[in-house]
Amino acid sequence: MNVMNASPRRKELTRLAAQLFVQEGFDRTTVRMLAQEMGIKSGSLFHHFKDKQEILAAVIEEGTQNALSIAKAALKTCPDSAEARLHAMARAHLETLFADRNAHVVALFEWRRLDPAASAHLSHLRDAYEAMWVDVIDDALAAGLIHGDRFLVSRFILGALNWTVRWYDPNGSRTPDDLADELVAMIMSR
Amino acid sequence: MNVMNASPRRKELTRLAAQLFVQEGFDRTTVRMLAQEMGIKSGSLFHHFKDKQEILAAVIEEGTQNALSIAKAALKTCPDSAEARLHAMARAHLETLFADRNAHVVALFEWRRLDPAASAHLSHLRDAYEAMWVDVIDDALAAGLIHGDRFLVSRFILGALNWTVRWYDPNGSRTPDDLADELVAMIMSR
DNA sequence: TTAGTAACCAAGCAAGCGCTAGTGTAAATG
DNA sequence: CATTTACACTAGCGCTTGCTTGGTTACTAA
Repeated sequence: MNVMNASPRRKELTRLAAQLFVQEGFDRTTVRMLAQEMGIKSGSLFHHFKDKQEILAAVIEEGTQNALSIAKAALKTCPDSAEARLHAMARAHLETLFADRNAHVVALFEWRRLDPAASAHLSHLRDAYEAMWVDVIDDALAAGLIHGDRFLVSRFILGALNWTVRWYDPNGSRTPDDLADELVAMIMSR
Repeated sequence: MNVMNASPRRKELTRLAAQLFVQEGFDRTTVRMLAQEMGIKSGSLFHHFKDKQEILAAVIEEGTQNALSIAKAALKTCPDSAEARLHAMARAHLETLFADRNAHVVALFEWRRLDPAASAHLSHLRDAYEAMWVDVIDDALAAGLIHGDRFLVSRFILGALNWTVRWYDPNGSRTPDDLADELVAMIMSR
């Protein structure tokens, strides 16, 4: 087995696993299905991953790391106003949501399948990401851009954004940036 | 077997099944777990339901029917203004979401596990419910209460509302009505 | 040449799965 | 009284599951 390394092979296998987990759900995806998709036999899978759980954790970690670095980059390169930061954060969220769609869908809807150890580790990553959101929303509230309870407002916004994976069609006429702009426009007091 | 009847016994079993499906997820809930929770042996389960799939369909149908009748009642008894109807619809949505929380969580997150026949049948119910929403939102747009694309606005609102099942604590200080009011306030142009 | 290592495979185990067959029993129905 | 219906039981079939075992191959480096 290949403890905790990030070999290119393992990365590719993780990407394929994410796709299958989205298509079938984690529980219905068998190690034999995973192996076939990867072009190997089911036994060989356990050379790369300790067990099925570890594949799930790898998928979610990958997605969450990407979300973090995309959000950081977006905030670094955007104007320093509350409004620009709110826009940037919403755009970054949708950008990573659809660039790494499979990984994020798994993170959003299969999180409960993580064993406690993996869940604890990944919770820290997710908390770091959500802290960035709360920060931006606090600024927007202080600047009078939006009104309401900071806790409820951030939950509503993240809910509206995360739910897009259930209906958004990347091949349609709207870009993720369009969605972000429309959402921010909807909640901003004018 | 007890084809398609709604005996009180079957209703109670459906309620217990919903709870287990939420706790464990549909795939990880075995017929033996279901039977134990119901105080019978696993074989006896198939006297009440044709197969495991039918239990899932029964859970989702129950929840969706309740949502429909609660929303209809809310719109019938509320003042006939666009604003009052929007409020009523949001409140009704959260009311049924937490009154029949288990059934709705299953409907939201285990829908894919339905076989095509059951899915087709239940889709009609769900579409009827969503049509009520679109109607109310069109009125709100026409009245100038909110602005934006009718499709996007309704998706964002339903996303924000549905996502509450992931974070809302019924034992906290906020009532579902508080949430509904805060969400409507957030999206209304003032 | 030799040694080490990453990648893979064929075979299969133990456990658990949904579901069926056949039976028993008590109450309701003719 | 005879029959049907509703509900529960026991026993287990046939199959799939995640994972293990014991070994082979290809490549790299000393």
